[in-house]
Amino acid sequence: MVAPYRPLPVSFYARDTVTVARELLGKYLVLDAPEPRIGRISETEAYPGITDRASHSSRGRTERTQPLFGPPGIIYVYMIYGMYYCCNVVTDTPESGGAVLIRAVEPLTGLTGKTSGPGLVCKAYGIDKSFNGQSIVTSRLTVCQLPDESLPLVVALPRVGIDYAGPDKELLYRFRIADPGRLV
DNA sequence: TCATTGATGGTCT
DNA sequence: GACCATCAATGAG
Repeated sequence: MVAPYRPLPVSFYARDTVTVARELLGKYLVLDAPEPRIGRISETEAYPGITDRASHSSRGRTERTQPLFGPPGIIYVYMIYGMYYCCNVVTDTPESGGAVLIRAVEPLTGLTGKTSGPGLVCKAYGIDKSFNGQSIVTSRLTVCQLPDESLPLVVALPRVGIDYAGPDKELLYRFRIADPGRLV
């Protein structure tokens, strides 16, 4: 573990997916390594599960979506467009199939290149499919908070790149830390 | 500044 | 064979 960062407990993830997505903002994504990589989570998306057509788990249980139907606090990594990985954390109950996508972090320590966008977050942390199915609480990759944490101001927006999801694409399930220098 | 497009491969039908 | 929870480079305005 990287002092003074403390991993959030499994109970944090064992709650409603939208709540977890909101509360992940301002927390820290920490890769424990000889040279730790640390960033502050600034954008997430909630994929509540089988009742949401944008969630991978709504298409049913397959080999790829298996982790989504496991216990909360599991890392779900998949490849998209043949070139990028996306990093999710499984939430709620195993039956829900819910998860939260980590879309962007603000780099703090040991991160090179841009980190705004799910593909870039994975690239900057070196996250690949070997992280799939691991624990976000006990593996090298954790989400942490500091002892003196304060809650950031949050903006809700529609999710990105899910035109196929029908009415569910309108849901305000994307969350971002409010940036005083930007309107949206 | 904004819209368009090419790169690229796993997953599902 | 179609579809993708994306990004960077390009070119027009």
